[in-house]
Amino acid sequence: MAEKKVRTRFAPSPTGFMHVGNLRTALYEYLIAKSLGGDFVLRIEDTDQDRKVEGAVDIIYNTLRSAGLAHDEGPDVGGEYGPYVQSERKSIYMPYAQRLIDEGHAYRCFCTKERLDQLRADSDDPGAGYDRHCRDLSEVEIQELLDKGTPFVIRQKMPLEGTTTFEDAVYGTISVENSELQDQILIKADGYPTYNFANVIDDHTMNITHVVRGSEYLSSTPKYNLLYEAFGWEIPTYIHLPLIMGKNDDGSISKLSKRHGATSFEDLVEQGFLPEAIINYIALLGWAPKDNQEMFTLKELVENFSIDGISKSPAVFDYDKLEWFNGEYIKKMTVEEFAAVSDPYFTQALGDKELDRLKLAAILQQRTTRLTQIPEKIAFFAELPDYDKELFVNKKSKTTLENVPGLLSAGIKALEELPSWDHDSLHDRLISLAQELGVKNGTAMWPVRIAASGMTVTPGGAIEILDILGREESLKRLHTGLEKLG
RNA sequence: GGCCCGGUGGUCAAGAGGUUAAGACACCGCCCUUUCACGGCGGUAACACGGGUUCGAUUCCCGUCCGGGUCACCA
Repeated sequence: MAEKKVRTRFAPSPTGFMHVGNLRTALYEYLIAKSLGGDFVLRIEDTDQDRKVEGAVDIIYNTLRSAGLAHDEGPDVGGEYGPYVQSERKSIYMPYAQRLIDEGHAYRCFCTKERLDQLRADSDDPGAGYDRHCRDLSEVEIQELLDKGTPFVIRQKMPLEGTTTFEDAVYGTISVENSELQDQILIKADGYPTYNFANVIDDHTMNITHVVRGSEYLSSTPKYNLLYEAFGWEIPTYIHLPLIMGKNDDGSISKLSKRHGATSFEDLVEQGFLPEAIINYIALLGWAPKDNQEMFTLKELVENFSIDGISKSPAVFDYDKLEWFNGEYIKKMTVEEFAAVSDPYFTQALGDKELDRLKLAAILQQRTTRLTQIPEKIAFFAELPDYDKELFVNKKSKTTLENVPGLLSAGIKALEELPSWDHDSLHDRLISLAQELGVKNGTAMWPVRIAASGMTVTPGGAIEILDILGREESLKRLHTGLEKLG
């Protein structure tokens, strides 16, 4: 028998944002499919009508696109296993549920939500579940309730004894007592299937070979297995992924969620992280390559990915490391590319002030780890900040309030006489000035840079700043500095 | 609480029955340098604990502890 073509699926709920945990699941699903020559399918799980969010599906499309995770099939691109939106598949599920009822693997439950709530309220056991009240209703009773039009859900009839065992590609063999399993709801009162049911039906009918999902589903997998068995269907390869955790204020950790700050792809992008860096970082959260490589393009990930490199233990999301990756990706760009992604931030800081943005990009590129750092780093170009003359004093550069006025006026004089105002001319003149004065380069440069920027820390040195500022503005600022000292 | 999973430096992690227990981030120091960065060099820091098995366990087994997940008409 020929190997079945590998098919994975990303099945998000349209919640309005893409949590990094979900993104990472999508990434691994993509990598598993692509590294095995298979297909990556997108399916929208929108069976919860109360949770519908406008525009949420577009966010999913946009995220996958900017992350580079192109799906082979999905609501937008089509495919032979459609529809790919669960709400459009509603009619598919009921016949399967009916079959389960007919064969004794499921039953109708007429209990009201209120009764269920009461059940929980009356119990002091947090693990207490449904009491299986309707599991053994007689045909007559059922027919009566049906005739009266009593609303019902369909529940899975779990075996009362024995154990269920399944294999997971990363966690190995897992067994649980069937007595632990709840008679979970398959079809809700509104006729929609629950995730638990739709998932199994869809994965099977869409020919999904590798079911990849977060390890929070590990404990419900036996129930899915029982469903596959009831239908007599081939059980897919299960691949459960370790959870991504966040650090809480009190130092404890828990499943990464909104209270941990920026946890969605959109949040991260908004904070100045590049999609490529985000992907590279999360690829390594829960998976490690055979060698020590850290920088991976998506293509390289496909080439290197293997299921046995997936780890079992939860991983804490580390913003510092992400930021390091981001800095690496920024440094790898050409200046033009960096200038392009930085442009909105330049505009934010500069307004309509005309400055050479390519030159700005050049001095910023090596010292930017997040795009959002850019505006504050270059704000002084737009407007000279009000600074204290103490800034002129720097021990390492050997500048004091006594020698700075002399150094600065010598600098002004030299620069005023400079025939052409460009990087090389500025450089040569300032260096020779230091020699003429018999001081270290730093001693001559410090006062100039401070006067030009009003900042002790700046992207670029005195020369770059003067060059970008231009002659007129530079000289004006240097004179301002001199006045401040006088 | 029941059940399930996990436990190598602060974080991500490699590793293997015998190793000086990799590497990366972060942190510290030095060098480079017109500031800060970048870059280079170096450093601090780990096998949760207790029993076994074994000539030898951080690695295999059991227990304990700790951490996480899960017990919805949410996914």
